[in-house]
Amino acid sequence: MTKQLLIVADKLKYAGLRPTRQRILLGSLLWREEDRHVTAEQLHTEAKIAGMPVSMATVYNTLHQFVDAGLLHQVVIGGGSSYFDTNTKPHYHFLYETSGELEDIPAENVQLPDMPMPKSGAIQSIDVLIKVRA
Amino acid sequence: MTKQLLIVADKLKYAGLRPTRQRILLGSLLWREEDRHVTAEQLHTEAKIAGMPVSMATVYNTLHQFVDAGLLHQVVIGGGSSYFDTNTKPHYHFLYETSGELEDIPAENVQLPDMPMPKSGAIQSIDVLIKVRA
DNA sequence: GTGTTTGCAAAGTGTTTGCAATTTA
DNA sequence: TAAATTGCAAACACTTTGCAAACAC
Repeated sequence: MTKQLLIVADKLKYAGLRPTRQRILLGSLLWREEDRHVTAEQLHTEAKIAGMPVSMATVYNTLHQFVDAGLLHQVVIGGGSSYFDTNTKPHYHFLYETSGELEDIPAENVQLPDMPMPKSGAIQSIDVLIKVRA
Repeated sequence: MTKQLLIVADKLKYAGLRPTRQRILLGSLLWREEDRHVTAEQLHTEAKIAGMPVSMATVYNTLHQFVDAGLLHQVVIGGGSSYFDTNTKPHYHFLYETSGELEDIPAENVQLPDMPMPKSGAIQSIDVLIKVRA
């Protein structure tokens, strides 16, 4: 196993996830560069291209496990689909409606001052999605 | 036709939509009170209860026409579904994950200072969705 | 009348589930 | 070996579409 894959395996173990072949592969694809925005379908294709196909069900299971473990952030867009974002720090997005492309907005550029409190429960995530039409 | 329905009919005409029986009914259900958050399914049910059933296809078509005409705002949530919000002024939402309920956040409580510009195109909408877990 | 709108049923999209076979610790 | 994970195929929720009949102007 290469050094890169060992780092992913450790990351998974640290998050309480068994470092299976599929999880290590998907993790190494996701985290091979910074700030990736990937759909389940794209990741499925990348795995196939890499010569290690993973079933769609496992792609979805794995992505959700990564989200639950805080290793990934899910951005729900229209049309019933989601992007999975490797940047888990607070930051928001432009969604270009014509291309479907998602672009980061640096965190220092967006703030929510005077945040009201919900009537009950704890804030779990704040999603800011700015739709842009060409 | 009652005064209320005539107002809806005018609103539709003004937006360039023919005031058909179905559009007037759905409009009058939507706008019968302020700041409603309704799903397509709910509106379909309300029409049935009102004794004037409208097909699901027409509910969807109509909601999208209202959104395109700026009479309604669409809030995409997870699970592939949407709320349709009669409040078209800038304001954001709490989404209570356990109940699925959507709650308004008054506009004066949320601001996005130093808004960056998209690399191309015009901003079409800004959605702020704060997920709350009980 | 003519173009628009409706309703039905079928198809579509992205996602989730049940469960037997496989893999991991 | 015991528990967790995978992959397949079927099911799913929500939404959209094609097209003939009905409607609005």
